[in-house]
This record gives sequence, C-alpha cells and structure tokens, in this order.
Amino acid sequence: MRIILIFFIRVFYYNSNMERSSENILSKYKVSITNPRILVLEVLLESVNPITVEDLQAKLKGKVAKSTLYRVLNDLKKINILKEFTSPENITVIELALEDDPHHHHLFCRDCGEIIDVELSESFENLLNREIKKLEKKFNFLIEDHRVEMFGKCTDQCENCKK
Amino acid sequence: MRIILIFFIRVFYYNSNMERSSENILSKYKVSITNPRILVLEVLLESVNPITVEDLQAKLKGKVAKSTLYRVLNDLKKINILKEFTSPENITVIELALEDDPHHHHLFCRDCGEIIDVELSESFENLLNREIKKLEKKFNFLIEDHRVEMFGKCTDQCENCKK
DNA sequence: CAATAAATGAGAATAAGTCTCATTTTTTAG
DNA sequence: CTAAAAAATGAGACTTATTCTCATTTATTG
Repeated sequence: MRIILIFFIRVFYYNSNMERSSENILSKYKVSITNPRILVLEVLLESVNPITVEDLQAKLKGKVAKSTLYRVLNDLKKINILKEFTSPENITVIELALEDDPHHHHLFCRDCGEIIDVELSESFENLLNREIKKLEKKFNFLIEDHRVEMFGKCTDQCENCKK
Repeated sequence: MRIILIFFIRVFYYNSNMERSSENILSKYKVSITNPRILVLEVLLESVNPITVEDLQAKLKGKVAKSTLYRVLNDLKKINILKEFTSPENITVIELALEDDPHHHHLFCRDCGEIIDVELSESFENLLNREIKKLEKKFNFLIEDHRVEMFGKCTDQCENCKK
C-alpha cells in the first residue's frame, strides 16, 4: 500500500514538473537541448504576462547572442509553443503558449505598455465559436485560431501609470 | 415648391458625397489639403479591405515620396481615421476608419495574406461589451477599444489560394 | 568516443519606418 | 489678390528590429 502510494506520488510529482521544465519542453517537441534554448525558455516560463523581445534580451543579460535569440524564438514558433503579437505601439510581444495553458486574450494599457492575460467567460467563447462557424460558411474559410484584444488604460493600480 | 425640392436634393447630394471625398475628409478634420494627402486618401477610399503599406505604395506609383507617405499615414492616425494593425506574418496593414463606418473585425488568410472585414452579430458585440465591463472592474481598467482577429485559410474562393 | 549534424556567436546585411533640412506648397491676413 | 508666415514635401541619411552568413562550437547518434 505504502509502495503504491509512493509510486503515485512520484508519478504525480514527475508529471507536474515535466511540463514546465525547459529541458522537458524541448525533448517533448524533439528539439535539441541547448543552452540558449534553455535560458530563453526559463525566462519565458517565469513571465506571467507577455513580454517584449527587449525585455527578454535584458533578462538574458547578454548570455545569448542576438542572432541566436531570434533563432530560438523562431524555433519555438515553429513548434507552436510561442505566440507573437504586436502592441498598439507596434512593439513585438511574445508569450509562451504550452499545450495545457488556458485559452486567453489580451488587455493592453496604452499609457504604460503593460499587457495582461485575461480569460473571457465560457459563454462568450461559445458564442464566438458559433459566430466563427457562420463566418466559415459565409466566406468559405477554415478558421483555426482567434484572438480578442482590448485597449485602454490601467487607471491606478499599475506602478508606471501611477506617475 | 420646386425650388424647395431642388434645395433638398442639393443638400442630400452634397452630404452623401461629402463624407467620402478626400478634400472633405481633410477639411472636416482641419488638416491642410495637400496633394499627397489627397492621393493617399483616394487609394484608401477605394480599398474595400485593409491593405499593406507596400500595396499602398505600389498604387501610388511613385507619386508620393516614402517619407511623405509615412508622414501622411501618421497624420491620418492622429485624427483617428486610420487604423493600423499587423498580419500574422507581422506585416503592417492599414485601413481607413471613418466615423460612420460600421464596427467590424478581421479575418486573415495565412496562405495568401488576404484580410477580410467581417461584422459580428449584435448579440456577440453586446456580450463582448458585458465581458469588457467585468474586466474593467476586475483590473481597474478603462477599456476604450477592442478587436477580434480570426486566422485561417480561405479554402477555394480566392485567386491566390486556388493555386 | 568519433563522426555527423545541428546550433551558436559575431557582425554584416536588409528592410520598415523616422528624421533632417533645403525647397515648395498652403494658409492666413491685409 | 497678394505677400508673409506656417506647414508640408522630397530626397536621402539615419535608426532599429530582424535576418543572414560563415567560421567555430556544441549536441546527437551509432
């Protein structure tokens, strides 16, 4: 009994960490495990919200060459675990999107540049999916992905905007 | 009576054309009326769907200098009648958004790069607005604008994708 | 552990967009 | 209608984000 329990604890522990370690992510997608990739993934895993390439570069403190950094980002895009989009000021922003990450959208502050991940209600997503089905018929399109972006100002809770 | 009728016909004719001529748009927003601005606006007025800066440049056939083109685009952004966004391939795309233009969203074809303006149902927009109100409270945010982007493939109706 | 394949770093190259400044065009005021 | 002032333009230099090249290093495979 005790042995069985330990076994399950191990399995659980293993799985819960599996997903989130850089090495495991890379091996899961059959991408060779290299230092720059690990370092970039570590920064991205730590980031709660999307970050700019500039921020990422800063957090890497020169440990990864610029050319390599962009190459790694392209590698991650290719295996479809990195999403890239653009802020209202046209700055490229990236975010890790692992398979089991929840579907979400983005809220942009025009004043301080902060980007917040937000989840919309299930009923909203359902209605959107129904709208999408209508559009697929109307335009003879196959719609594979969508995103909702919202723009505004964080009124007082953010450090930058308080100024 | 006849004179009154002619008067109203004139007023109607005047107004219905007013909105859509480059000169009238510029004077409405108190922006000086110059040739480059007229030319750029004419191309944008002709475009049913959003276009890339490259396409715009091509349609202007060298009649407007590159620096001027970007300046004019920035002028139009400042008076808030030009919207700018980014395709999935990170290409900047622009679209005129005059006051009385209907609220709409965008459908992107990943294969041919086509971008289609789409309107979503009123009930969808209402629900989205309710979601936005919830987010404003939750994040202490003032949300001023939103957009929904959908990505996929036009399956057979588009000239480029037929290939 | 050696051979092969893949990835890296450094910096050159590219491309989108901005800036500068002398000239031209537009607006304003008389 | 015209002259003076203000604003916009064109040409090309400049900036900045991203990609490319290639010699060297690191990972993978057998």
